[in-house]
Amino acid sequence: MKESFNGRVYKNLKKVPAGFVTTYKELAKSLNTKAYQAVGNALRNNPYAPIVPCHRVVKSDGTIGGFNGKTSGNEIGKKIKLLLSEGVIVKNNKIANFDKIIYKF
DNA sequence: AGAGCACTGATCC
DNA sequence: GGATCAGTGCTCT
Repeated sequence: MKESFNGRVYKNLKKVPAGFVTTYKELAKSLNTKAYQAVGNALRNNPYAPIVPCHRVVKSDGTIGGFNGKTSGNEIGKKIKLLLSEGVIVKNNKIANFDKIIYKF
């Protein structure tokens, strides 16, 4: 695939520093689109695998979203731990200090 | 061309 | 406060 909406998502997401998270809303908005699902959809395919910190993207409420056990397998739980390792406090599948680590474009 | 999706906002109970 | 409906744009089959 070439650069597309998908690539833009990947690029923007890569811009988010470790220890910070972003929301589908802000991300989609940054892409000049309202298709929040398209963002998640692009990440679901994740053609840019480990380069794209999909786990660093959460819902606008600060909830983790899908990568929590609803997706392919159980590797998702590891992502939560990775977030914790990065300094992101995740509590009950929600970002505890969400308001403080939310990265806005 | 058609269906699905890792969402969100609004509405209904 | 939680559950459901509708809308949205993009990717995959």
